[in-house]
Amino acid sequence: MEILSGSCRLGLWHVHVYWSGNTIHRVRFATTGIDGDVPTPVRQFCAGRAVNLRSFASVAIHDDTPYSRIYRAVQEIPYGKTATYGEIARQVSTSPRVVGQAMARNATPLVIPCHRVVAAGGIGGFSPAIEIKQLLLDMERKGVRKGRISPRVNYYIQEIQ
DNA sequence: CTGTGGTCCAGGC
DNA sequence: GCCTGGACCACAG
Repeated sequence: MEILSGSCRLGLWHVHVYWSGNTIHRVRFATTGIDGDVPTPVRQFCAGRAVNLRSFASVAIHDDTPYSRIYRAVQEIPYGKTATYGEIARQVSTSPRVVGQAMARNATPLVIPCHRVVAAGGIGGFSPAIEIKQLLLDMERKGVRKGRISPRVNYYIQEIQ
Protein backbone atom coordinates (compact mmCIF):
# COMPACT_ATOMS: atom_id res chain seq x y z
CA MET A 1 0.00 0.00 0.00
CA GLU A 2 1.15 3.50 -0.77
CA ILE A 3 2.64 5.38 2.12
CA LEU A 4 1.16 8.83 2.63
CA SER A 5 2.85 11.63 4.49
CA GLY A 6 2.03 15.02 5.91
CA SER A 7 2.48 17.22 8.91
CA CYS A 8 0.56 19.28 11.43
CA ARG A 9 1.57 21.68 14.15
CA LEU A 10 2.20 21.03 17.80
CA GLY A 11 3.22 24.20 19.59
CA LEU A 12 6.54 25.32 18.16
CA TRP A 13 7.00 22.04 16.36
CA HIS A 14 5.74 20.26 13.29
CA VAL A 15 4.67 16.64 13.54
CA HIS A 16 5.52 14.57 10.47
CA VAL A 17 3.40 11.46 10.01
CA TYR A 18 3.96 8.62 7.54
CA TRP A 19 1.12 6.12 7.28
CA SER A 20 -0.82 3.78 5.02
CA GLY A 21 -4.40 2.85 5.79
CA ASN A 22 -4.73 2.25 9.50
CA THR A 23 -1.02 1.69 10.07
CA ILE A 24 1.32 4.42 11.26
CA HIS A 25 4.85 3.85 10.00
CA ARG A 26 6.66 6.77 11.52
CA VAL A 27 6.05 9.90 13.56
CA ARG A 28 8.70 12.50 14.14
CA PHE A 29 9.08 16.05 15.35
CA ALA A 30 10.73 18.71 13.24
CA THR A 31 11.07 22.48 13.14
CA THR A 32 9.65 22.71 9.61
CA GLY A 33 6.55 21.27 8.00
CA ILE A 34 6.07 19.07 4.95
CA ASP A 35 3.28 18.96 2.38
CA GLY A 36 0.29 16.72 2.92
CA ASP A 37 -2.29 15.93 5.56
CA VAL A 38 -2.15 13.78 8.66
CA PRO A 39 -4.99 11.48 9.77
CA THR A 40 -7.78 13.51 11.37
CA PRO A 41 -7.46 11.98 14.87
CA VAL A 42 -3.78 12.88 14.90
CA ARG A 43 -4.53 16.46 13.97
CA GLN A 44 -7.20 16.64 16.66
CA PHE A 45 -4.84 15.19 19.21
CA CYS A 46 -2.17 17.75 18.36
CA ALA A 47 -4.77 20.48 18.74
CA GLY A 48 -5.39 19.39 22.32
CA ARG A 49 -8.46 17.19 21.92
CA ALA A 50 -8.63 14.10 24.11
CA VAL A 51 -8.49 11.73 21.17
CA ASN A 52 -7.58 8.08 21.61
CA LEU A 53 -4.94 7.09 19.06
CA ARG A 54 -5.01 3.45 20.12
CA SER A 55 -7.13 2.51 17.11
CA PHE A 56 -4.11 3.02 14.89
CA ALA A 57 -1.70 0.18 14.37
CA SER A 58 1.94 1.03 14.83
CA VAL A 59 4.73 -0.79 13.04
CA ALA A 60 6.51 -0.75 16.42
CA ILE A 61 4.24 -3.41 17.97
CA HIS A 62 3.93 -5.62 14.94
CA ASP A 63 6.52 -8.22 15.91
CA ASP A 64 7.23 -9.87 19.25
CA THR A 65 10.62 -8.46 20.19
CA PRO A 66 11.26 -7.37 23.79
CA TYR A 67 10.61 -3.80 22.75
CA SER A 68 7.25 -4.53 21.18
CA ARG A 69 6.00 -5.92 24.49
CA ILE A 70 7.07 -2.65 26.11
CA TYR A 71 5.30 -0.64 23.41
CA ARG A 72 2.10 -2.60 23.91
CA ALA A 73 2.19 -1.90 27.64
CA VAL A 74 2.81 1.79 27.01
CA GLN A 75 -0.08 1.93 24.57
CA GLU A 76 -2.41 0.87 27.39
CA ILE A 77 -1.70 4.04 29.40
CA PRO A 78 -4.90 6.10 29.11
CA TYR A 79 -5.07 9.71 27.99
CA GLY A 80 -4.17 12.07 30.82
CA LYS A 81 -2.45 9.37 32.88
CA THR A 82 1.23 8.56 33.30
CA ALA A 83 3.31 5.54 34.30
CA THR A 84 6.92 5.38 35.43
CA TYR A 85 9.74 3.57 33.64
CA GLY A 86 9.90 1.20 36.60
CA GLU A 87 6.18 0.36 36.52
CA ILE A 88 6.32 -0.52 32.82
CA ALA A 89 9.49 -2.52 33.43
CA ARG A 90 7.81 -4.63 36.13
CA GLN A 91 4.81 -5.23 33.88
CA VAL A 92 6.91 -6.81 31.15
CA SER A 93 9.64 -8.23 33.41
CA THR A 94 12.53 -6.10 32.31
CA SER A 95 14.59 -3.25 33.76
CA PRO A 96 13.73 0.46 33.78
CA ARG A 97 16.74 1.30 31.63
CA VAL A 98 15.51 -1.01 28.89
CA VAL A 99 12.17 0.78 28.95
CA GLY A 100 14.07 4.05 28.51
CA GLN A 101 15.93 2.57 25.54
CA ALA A 102 12.66 1.45 23.99
CA MET A 103 11.17 4.92 24.41
CA ALA A 104 14.23 6.57 22.91
CA ARG A 105 13.89 4.35 19.81
CA ASN A 106 10.12 4.61 19.51
CA ALA A 107 9.40 5.06 15.80
CA THR A 108 5.84 6.26 16.37
CA PRO A 109 5.56 8.62 19.34
CA LEU A 110 1.99 9.85 20.08
CA VAL A 111 0.61 6.55 18.70
CA ILE A 112 2.84 4.79 21.24
CA PRO A 113 2.44 7.48 23.92
CA CYS A 114 5.99 7.48 25.24
CA HIS A 115 5.41 10.99 26.60
CA ARG A 116 3.23 9.36 29.30
CA VAL A 117 6.21 7.42 30.62
CA VAL A 118 7.97 9.49 33.27
CA ALA A 119 10.76 8.93 35.76
CA ALA A 120 9.96 8.02 39.35
CA GLY A 121 11.35 11.36 40.52
CA GLY A 122 10.81 13.68 37.55
CA ILE A 123 9.65 13.98 33.99
CA GLY A 124 12.32 11.76 32.44
CA GLY A 125 13.65 12.41 28.95
CA PHE A 126 12.29 13.02 25.48
CA SER A 127 13.94 13.53 22.13
CA PRO A 128 14.27 15.76 20.23
CA ALA A 129 13.17 18.21 22.92
CA ILE A 130 11.88 17.85 26.46
CA GLU A 131 9.52 20.80 25.89
CA ILE A 132 7.42 18.60 23.62
CA LYS A 133 6.88 16.08 26.40
CA GLN A 134 6.09 18.83 28.87
CA LEU A 135 3.58 20.38 26.47
CA LEU A 136 1.89 17.04 25.75
CA LEU A 137 1.56 16.26 29.45
CA ASP A 138 0.19 19.73 30.17
CA MET A 139 -2.28 19.44 27.30
CA GLU A 140 -3.51 16.05 28.50
CA ARG A 141 -3.78 17.12 32.12
CA LYS A 142 -5.87 20.16 31.25
CA GLY A 143 -7.71 18.67 28.31
CA VAL A 144 -8.78 15.43 29.92
CA ARG A 145 -11.93 16.93 31.42
CA LYS A 146 -13.85 18.38 28.50
CA GLY A 147 -12.08 16.59 25.73
CA ARG A 148 -10.66 19.84 24.50
CA ILE A 149 -7.83 22.11 25.38
CA SER A 150 -8.36 24.67 28.13
CA PRO A 151 -7.84 28.41 27.55
CA ARG A 152 -4.92 28.30 29.95
CA VAL A 153 -3.01 25.74 27.89
CA ASN A 154 -4.10 27.45 24.70
CA TYR A 155 -2.45 30.57 26.05
CA TYR A 156 0.67 28.58 26.84
CA ILE A 157 0.86 27.26 23.30
CA GLN A 158 0.55 30.75 21.84
CA GLU A 159 3.15 31.92 24.33
CA ILE A 160 5.84 29.55 23.07
CA GLN A 161 5.02 30.01 19.41
C1' DC B 1 22.09 15.37 49.41
C1' DT B 2 25.62 12.01 46.77
C1' DG B 3 27.44 7.46 45.75
C1' DT B 4 26.79 2.79 44.04
C1' DG B 5 25.27 -1.62 42.44
C1' DG B 6 21.61 -3.81 39.87
C1' DT B 7 19.76 -4.41 35.28
C1' DC B 8 19.69 -5.84 30.07
C1' DC B 9 19.83 -4.60 25.40
C1' DA B 10 22.22 -2.31 21.23
C1' DG B 11 25.98 -0.74 19.04
C1' DG B 12 30.85 -0.34 18.40
C1' DC B 13 34.90 -2.58 18.32
C1' DG C 1 32.73 -12.18 21.77
C1' DC C 2 33.71 -8.27 25.09
C1' DC C 3 32.91 -3.44 26.53
C1' DT C 4 30.28 0.53 27.22
C1' DG C 5 26.59 3.50 27.73
C1' DG C 6 21.82 4.65 28.57
C1' DA C 7 14.89 9.08 28.35
C1' DC C 8 16.18 4.39 35.42
C1' DC C 9 15.71 2.86 40.38
C1' DA C 10 16.37 1.61 45.23
C1' DC C 11 19.03 1.87 49.01
C1' DA C 12 22.85 2.98 51.83
C1' DG C 13 25.50 6.65 54.20
